[in-house]
Amino acid sequence: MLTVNNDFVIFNTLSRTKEVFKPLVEGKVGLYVCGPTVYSDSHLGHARPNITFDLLYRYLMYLGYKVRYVRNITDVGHLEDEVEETGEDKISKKARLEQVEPMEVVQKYMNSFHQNMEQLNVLPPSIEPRASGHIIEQQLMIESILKNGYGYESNGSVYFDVEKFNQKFDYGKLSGRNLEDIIANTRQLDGQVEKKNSFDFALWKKAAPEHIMRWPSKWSDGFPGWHLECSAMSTKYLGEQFDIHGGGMDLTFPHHECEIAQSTASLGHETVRYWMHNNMITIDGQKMARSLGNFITLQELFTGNHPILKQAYSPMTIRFFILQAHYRSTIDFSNEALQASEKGLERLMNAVKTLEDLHVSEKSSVDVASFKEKCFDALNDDLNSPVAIAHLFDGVRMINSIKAGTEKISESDLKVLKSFFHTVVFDILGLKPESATDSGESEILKGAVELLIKLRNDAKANKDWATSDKIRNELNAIGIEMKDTKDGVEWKKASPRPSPKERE
RNA sequence: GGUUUCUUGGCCGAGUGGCUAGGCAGCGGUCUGCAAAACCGUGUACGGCGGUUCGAAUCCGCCAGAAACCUCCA
Repeated sequence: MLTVNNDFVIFNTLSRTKEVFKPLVEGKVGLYVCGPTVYSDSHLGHARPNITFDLLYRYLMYLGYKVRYVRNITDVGHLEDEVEETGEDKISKKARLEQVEPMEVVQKYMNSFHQNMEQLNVLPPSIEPRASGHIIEQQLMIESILKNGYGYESNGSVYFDVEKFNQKFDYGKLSGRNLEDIIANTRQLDGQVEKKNSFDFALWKKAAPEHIMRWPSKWSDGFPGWHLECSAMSTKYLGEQFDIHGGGMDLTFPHHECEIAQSTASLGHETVRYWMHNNMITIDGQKMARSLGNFITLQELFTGNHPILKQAYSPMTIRFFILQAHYRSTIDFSNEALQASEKGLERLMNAVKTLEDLHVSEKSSVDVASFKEKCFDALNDDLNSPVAIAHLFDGVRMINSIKAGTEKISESDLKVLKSFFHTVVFDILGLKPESATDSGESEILKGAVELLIKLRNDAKANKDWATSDKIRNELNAIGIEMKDTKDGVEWKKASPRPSPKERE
């Protein structure tokens, strides 16, 4: 059994085991993660890998590594159906439907993706290369694959010769399959006359006359195959060998398998040392996917504007929800689960606030050091954020007990506890306090609500419960929640909920 | 059909040979004019049937159910 002390251990899909992470270059980490194809609004599914690898990025930085984090934007070459020759580029299709330029589609959805990521407090990567900006690099890679004999040209398109590659290397090693199985189980479809074998994949596609996104090449006016961009751009920015490649589990085959094949075919060796894959988000036990018609966009989640949503969920609630499951497990979406996360997060954040006004004692009755250690042990063990969070809740109880006076903490321990909480909650888990009153009208709203609170306090002082309750109830009805605490009245805007009409 | 994985208390989710994660809900209590909120306390659950073992939710086998990949997907 693997014991975790100070080593950071991650699960490598390639070996199917947890391995101690050792970077190629001392003190530095090269990290590549597959980014989105920007042809529509980003959805709940996009939150998972981006938050997972944001956690990894943050944790590596916490460990003191200088990290170069590359996450691409796919803005060309991702076909609607890779197998059918009739497959249309996703972005071209959207552009045709919306009657705009493909690059307008790209810009629009890239912008909204960036906005959503910022809302989720996902740090921007160090480099965010776009496939369309690296056509030359991709063409050069095709040339070297051809030169090494692992590709062939056919009617202006270039395909990767999987069978040839498999004679010398192992096609299928990442996804755990072998070519014989793939041959036995691949659908034979019409219209594949260009390819030697159905499992060969495109490196360069000759563009049909109506295809808008096209670049000149020695083979044809066309565009690069989807898998190629990641091989070309990861090598360009991280070198011929780099530390970690991440992405969603659904990309393992064929996308990442093809990446390995391309890089190996052109360079003669593999580039990636650790492959990491996050699991999927499910809805009612089924993967969320556009094709299944059960996807929810992030914008819909944040506003609550979707038939299956009982309320809006804040970006931090989504983030916390995702962090409460291990990244290699599926996580099942439901209103109940999201509401549980919302409340749990609030409890955690309140404790962080409480940390600021704890009274110190001469000696501690709590064990801050061992609590801290347990938390980092969990993170070191393949980024086990749910266990780390479970320990944080032990810390919450600790903080509340100190506040209540049933436990004591020394000044030095409190200092440690505070900095620990801030580091883990804000820097590593990437959570941030959310205030419901930061909109433009907040100053006016604030003044009005505080006036009403004053009136209510007067009524309370006069034991005029009818008036005081009326103010409370009516504010409540318009979505302002009040709490009578020892330190006075606190209030906040409740999470926006769709009106009953909208919910129908 | 092939490959792989999963099945944990009302819900979500960790763990993975003995030391009963955690959150939410529920229940009890503290607080409060009342309420809400908050806080404190509280739950021995691991699909079924066999086997291995001193001991299994954890390992093995079979059965049942579900999912993912094999086709675009995060």
